[in-house]
Amino acid sequence: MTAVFGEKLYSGFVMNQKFYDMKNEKQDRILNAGFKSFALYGYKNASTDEIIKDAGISKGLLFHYFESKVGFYEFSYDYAVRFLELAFDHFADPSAHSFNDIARQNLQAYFTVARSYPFALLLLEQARFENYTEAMLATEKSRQLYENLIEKRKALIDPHSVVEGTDLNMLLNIIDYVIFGELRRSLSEGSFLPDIWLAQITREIELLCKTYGIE
Amino acid sequence: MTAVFGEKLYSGFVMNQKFYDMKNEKQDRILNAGFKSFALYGYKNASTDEIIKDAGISKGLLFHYFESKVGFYEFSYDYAVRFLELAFDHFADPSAHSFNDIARQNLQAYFTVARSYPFALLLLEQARFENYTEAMLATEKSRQLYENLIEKRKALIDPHSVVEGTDLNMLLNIIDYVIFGELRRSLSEGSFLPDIWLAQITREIELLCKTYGIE
Amino acid sequence: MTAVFGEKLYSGFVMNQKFYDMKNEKQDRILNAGFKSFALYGYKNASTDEIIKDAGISKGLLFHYFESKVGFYEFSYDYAVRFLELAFDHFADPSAHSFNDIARQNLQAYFTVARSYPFALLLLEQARFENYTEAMLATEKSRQLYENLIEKRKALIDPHSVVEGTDLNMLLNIIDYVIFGELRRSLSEGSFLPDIWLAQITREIELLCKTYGIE
Amino acid sequence: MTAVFGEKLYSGFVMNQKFYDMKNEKQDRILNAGFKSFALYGYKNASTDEIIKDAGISKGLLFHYFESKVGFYEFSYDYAVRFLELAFDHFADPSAHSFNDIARQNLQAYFTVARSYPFALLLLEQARFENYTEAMLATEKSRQLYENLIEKRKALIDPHSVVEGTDLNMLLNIIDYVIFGELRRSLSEGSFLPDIWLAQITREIELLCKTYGIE
DNA sequence: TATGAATGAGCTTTCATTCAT
DNA sequence: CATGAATGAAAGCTCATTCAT
Repeated sequence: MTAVFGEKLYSGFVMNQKFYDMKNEKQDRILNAGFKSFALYGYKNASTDEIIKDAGISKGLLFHYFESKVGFYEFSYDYAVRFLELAFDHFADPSAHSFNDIARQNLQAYFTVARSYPFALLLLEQARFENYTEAMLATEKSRQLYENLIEKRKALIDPHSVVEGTDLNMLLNIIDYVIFGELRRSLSEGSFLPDIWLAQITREIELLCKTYGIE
Repeated sequence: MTAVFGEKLYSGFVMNQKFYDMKNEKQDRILNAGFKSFALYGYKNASTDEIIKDAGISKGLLFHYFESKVGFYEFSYDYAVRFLELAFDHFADPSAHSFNDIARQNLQAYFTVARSYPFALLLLEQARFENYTEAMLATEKSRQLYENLIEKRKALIDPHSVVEGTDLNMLLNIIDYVIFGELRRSLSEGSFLPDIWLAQITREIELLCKTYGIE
Repeated sequence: MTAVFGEKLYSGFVMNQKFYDMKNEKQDRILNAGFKSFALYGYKNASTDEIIKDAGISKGLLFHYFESKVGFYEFSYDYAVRFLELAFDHFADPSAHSFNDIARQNLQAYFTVARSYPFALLLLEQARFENYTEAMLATEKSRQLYENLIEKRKALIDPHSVVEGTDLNMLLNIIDYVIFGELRRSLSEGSFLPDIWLAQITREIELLCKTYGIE
Repeated sequence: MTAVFGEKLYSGFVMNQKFYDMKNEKQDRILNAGFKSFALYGYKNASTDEIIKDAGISKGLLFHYFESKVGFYEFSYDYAVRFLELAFDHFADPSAHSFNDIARQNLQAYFTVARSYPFALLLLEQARFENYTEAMLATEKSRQLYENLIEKRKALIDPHSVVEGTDLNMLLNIIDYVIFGELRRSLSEGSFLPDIWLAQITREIELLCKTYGIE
């Protein structure tokens, strides 16, 4: 794992101890390969061959660290959730409750995740539409965790910090669409650059907020 | 095809003439098997073995009617779209423009589709998240058709027929969520009954409308 | 069968009585379809679907007349041999023994066969290279018949009717090559016309004979 | 590869590197299985199941080394041609030009090939009659190579080394017939033994040569 | 730790043959 | 006599997983 949040993430994964004994750089290559294939193709269509090619490791090694494809899927998804959680925590400010503050913190967190793991956020989104039973079961708890995470973020916002009558839910949905839409587009095109993505969505969200009378 | 709309649907499928020469009951068994597997598992994960088992036909017969798995997928999806189109047309009333009228017609159309082909609507929804290239290409035109269909229905609604300030799009989204959410749930559980589903979503939508001041 | 040699051919095929009760034109369509597919693709690669399409009959009918694909192959091959035999007999002249006479009679016979059944001669040649056991076994006797036929024709030639020192066997081989080479070429190209083929090979053989001092 | 010619053959097959990393004994088992099935049954009729059974490997492994059945066919045929080429080169003697010398060298080369790969020569001969388009296209270049190889061997013979008036081509054809005829017979019967085959064809060719006044 | 050759159940698709009509 | 829908064994090929090195 990158050192962004120190070694905190480690504790959550007793099962995959071995994985963390690797060099961080290699860990990340493997994770990114998984994030990418699972996000783009879904669990079943993702091929272990492409994953190991992307990660630059051997077939055997993947199954040395993760006992099966579904095991790796579970690990990848869970890792993405927890990494996002850490990012949210990292930028959290207990005294901030306005829509603007929370939204800004969210952006910072997303940016942090996308910089280390470009496809991680996309996986979190795409997994909502996963339909392979085995994969759904394996990620059940982590998906719940993700949902709670998002709900908790929403709950932080003081409804009075936006113009009276604003549909907060809808506004947040639109913002999500902007964030993930731009991410998906640039990742598919192979043109993703974290800073440019951040600048782009910041601009779009600002425009959006202006429309809603938020500054 | 079911006799619901007479022989109208026929004309659209010149390519699969042979399929229409079968007894309707068998056609529907095959279609339903396809709708189910494709909707629940996506194109790639759907297995022809399960489809033919569900349809009660032999392996060879499926390929007698459709030249390939992707050909059958294309046919199934297209069939679902066109059947829904017919249903919309059937219940259309040129003089009706209020939110309530259009929504009620929509429900009647959905109900008609779901009664003949329980998984057809679910396929239309799930196909939005299809990520297997071959399958996406094969349904490109039909997916456009489906989108246009939905847009046309929305466009029929007179915005003044709802309380000032109501976000129509969001309201429609929520209603969709209710309709497809209940459908997915009961189909997954194997407990789907068209009439009960209709009653359930009607109740929920009515409640929803009351919240929005629509009666 | 064509009326070329009256009803003589009939007697040889007790097994396929039913086939001869069809109209001659239809018999010939079926035979030609078989000759073509078997000659061009060999036994195994020849597809019954293409055969019935060429013949303009249904799948069931083929298996009504011939109990299996290999049965039809056997029949086709045997028919070609016997038809050629009849043609040889038809043009035979007991008093003729010179190379020129026999070669001319051969040509007339080949022409007669090719006019009714363009691919029949090609089948006889190609079957030499058949390697599918079942097909080889089924045609064992007929292939022997064909060989004897050819040998008998060769034996008719008076060796003194050609210039001293001429290698008769080789000359006949070359002539065969010319005959079947031109046949194969034009049939493959779809440009076969019996009269043009006859004219072409006659010209070539004459040239050849001149080289050998035969006139 | 067998060590007969050291590692020379290797260089010609850049595409199938992986195959050459196997133990030679296994390589040869796979090659022999391919030579046998393709030679006896032709491309289409040859079954991968029989090939892997003969080779003692799994289905997956065949496709690990060769991307498709036709790819394996191409490789096998090409390998046979190049191996024969090496054998010709190995026994070549620049100073020898008499019919007897060249013929003897040919025999030695054929023997060398047949000892390592009994069915390889048969494949080279049978492939002349291959009629499956895909297989023909895949081996186009190698078949040209084979033809050139044979022509070059013929061209080496000094025409004056045989009795005046001898048809050299025909003589060589007959010899070929003897060589491949005996090979095919004993291989089909399952009784092939390289030494016995060599003895037999040597005897037959000697007799033949006597007939032609060659010693 | 790390490799990739090796496996075999599973996939989609083909095709000679059968049989109800 | 004639049809073509229907069958299912067998084909070529894929891919997650194992294991000797």
